[in-house]
Amino acid sequence: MYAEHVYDPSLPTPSQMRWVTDATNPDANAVPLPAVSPGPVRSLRSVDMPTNLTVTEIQQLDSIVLTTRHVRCGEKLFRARDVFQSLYTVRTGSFKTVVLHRDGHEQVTGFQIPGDSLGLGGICAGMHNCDAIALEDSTVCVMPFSQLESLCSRSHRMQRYLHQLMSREIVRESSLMMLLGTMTAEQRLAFFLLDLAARFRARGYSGTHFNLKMSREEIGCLLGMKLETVSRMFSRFHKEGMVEPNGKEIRIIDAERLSRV
Amino acid sequence: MYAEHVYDPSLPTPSQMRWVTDATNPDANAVPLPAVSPGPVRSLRSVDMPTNLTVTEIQQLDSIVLTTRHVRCGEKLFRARDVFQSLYTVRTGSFKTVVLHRDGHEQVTGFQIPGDSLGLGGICAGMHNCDAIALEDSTVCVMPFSQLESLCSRSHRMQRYLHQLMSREIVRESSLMMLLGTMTAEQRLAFFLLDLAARFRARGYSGTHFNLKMSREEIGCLLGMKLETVSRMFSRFHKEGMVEPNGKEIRIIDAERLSRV
DNA sequence: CGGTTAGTTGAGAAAGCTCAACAGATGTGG
DNA sequence: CCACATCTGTTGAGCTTTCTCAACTAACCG
Repeated sequence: MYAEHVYDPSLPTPSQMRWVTDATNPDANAVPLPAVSPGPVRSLRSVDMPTNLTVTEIQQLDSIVLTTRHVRCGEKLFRARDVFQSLYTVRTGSFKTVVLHRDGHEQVTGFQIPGDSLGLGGICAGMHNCDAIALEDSTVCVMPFSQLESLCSRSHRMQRYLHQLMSREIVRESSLMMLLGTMTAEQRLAFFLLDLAARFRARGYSGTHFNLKMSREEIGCLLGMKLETVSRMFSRFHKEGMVEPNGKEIRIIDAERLSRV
Repeated sequence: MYAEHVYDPSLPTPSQMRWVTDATNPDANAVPLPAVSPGPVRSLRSVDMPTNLTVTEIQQLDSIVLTTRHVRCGEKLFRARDVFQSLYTVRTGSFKTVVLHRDGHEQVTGFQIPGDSLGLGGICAGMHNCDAIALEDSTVCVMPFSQLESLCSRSHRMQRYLHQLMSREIVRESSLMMLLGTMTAEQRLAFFLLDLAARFRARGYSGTHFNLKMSREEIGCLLGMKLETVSRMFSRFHKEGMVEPNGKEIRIIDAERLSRV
C-alpha cells in the first residue's frame, strides 16, 4: 500500500536500530552504535555527538538490558509519580510523553520513535515526572538505572554517553520551548514535520513519506494549539503544495519551502 | 530601603549558598549541601532529591572548583556554539539563558539565581546550546567538566548528584513546556511568580518580597508573551490585591489565590 | 539636566479558539 | 459481511485573547 521505505513500525526494527537490544539477540553486537544526533535547534542541522561507543561498550550496554518489555497501544510504560528504576529505549513502535497539571491540563512533551530514550526525567526525584504512553503496540529495552550507573563508573565513555543522552534531552526541550514561545501555528507544524522527517531519515526510514501514529489532537497538545488549528495548517500546507497529507499518511513535497515558513 | 530579608544579590552570598564555592574559602566545607529540589511541576510542591552529598564529597567538589569567574551585568558567561568545557554554578547575582533561532527570534529558557546550574545543555554536542547572560554583576563557580567526570567515576554519590542535576533540568523544562503550551497569560505570570518565590524561599531569602532583576520584556520572552501583556497582568494582580508590584520590586500578598488563578 | 530606556495603558487588528456541522474511517455485534 | 455507532479529521462562523501600534509617564544615566 505504501512505498516500502515508508516508516512502518509493524515491520521488524531495521538493523541500525538494534544497538540497544534484547541481550538474547545473537547479532545485536554486530552493529555499530550510530551517532545520536540532538533535535534540531536551528533548522534541521543535526549535530552529531562527538563520542560513539565501541563494540565492547555496546556489548556492556547490551549485557545490562535484561528485559525487553512489550507495551500495547494506549497502555502506559510508566506513569508520573511511579518509582523510577529504569531508563528505556524504544525498540519498535512509538510513544508519547505527557506531563499532567493539577487542573487536568495535559501537555505532550515529546514523541519517541525507535532509538529514543524514555524516563530521563525520573532520575531527579526518584519518580517519573510524566506518563509514557504507547501510540501503537511497541517494545522497549529496559535498562535498570542502578546497573547503568555502575557501568558508567567503570567506563568513562559509557558515562559520557549517558551524559550526552541526558544533555540531548535538555537541548531538545529547549528547542520545543522556543517553538512554543515564539512561533506561529504554521511555523510550529512546519518545524514539527521537518523535525520528525529528520529523525526518521537519521534512523534509515524515509524522510519524505511517513505515517503519523499520533492524532491531530496529540500533535496540537505537543505544539500548544487546538486540533482544529492543526488540521487547518495541514490543509494550508496542502493547498500551497508543500505537504501531501492523507489522514495520518504524510508526504513532504517541498521541505525547503516548509523550512522557510 | 527594603526589609532585610529581601533578596538582594549585591549582599554576600548567604551561608547556605556556599556549598559549591571558591576552594580558597576556608569554611566552605562546614556547610551541609542542601537538598536540590526540582522546579515545581504541580503547584509549588517541591520534591527533594533523595541523595545529598556528604561533607567529604562536598570537599571533593570544592577541590575541582578551580576558579570563580566574575561576569558583569549584561555580559555573557558563554554563548551558543561556544566550545563546552565547564559547568557553572551561580554563586552571586543572576543570569538568563537564551536560545536563538536562525530568524533572530529569541527564547529565554530560564532565569538562574544563586545555587542554580548553567551549561548542562552543552554536554550533548560539546558546544553550548544557549547564551548565558548576567542580569547583574555576578559570580559563578567554574567546574571543568572533565574533572567532574573523573570525580563521578570515583564516587557513586557524586555521579548520582550530577545525574540528578541534569534530570532536574529536564523536569524544569518540561514544566515550562506545559506552561507555554496550556496556560493563559494570567496563569503563566502567576506560575512564574510563585516558582520564583519558592526558589528564593528554598535558598533562605524571602518568598514574599523580592526584586526582579529581569525586565518585563525578558519575563515575557520566558513566558511566551509580549511585554505589554506582562505589564497588564501585573496590573491585574495588583488591582485584585494578590501582588504589590512596584516596578521591579515585588511583594506577594496572596499566594494562595495566585496559585488558583 | 536632557536624553534614553523601561513600564503602563488604551484602541484597533489579528491569530487562534470555541462551537457546530459534517464527512470518512474504524470498529463491533448481529 | 453488513449496519450502526463511535471516533477522527475537516471546514466554517463568530468570539476571545493576545498582539501591535501609539501615547504617555517614571526612572535611570551620563
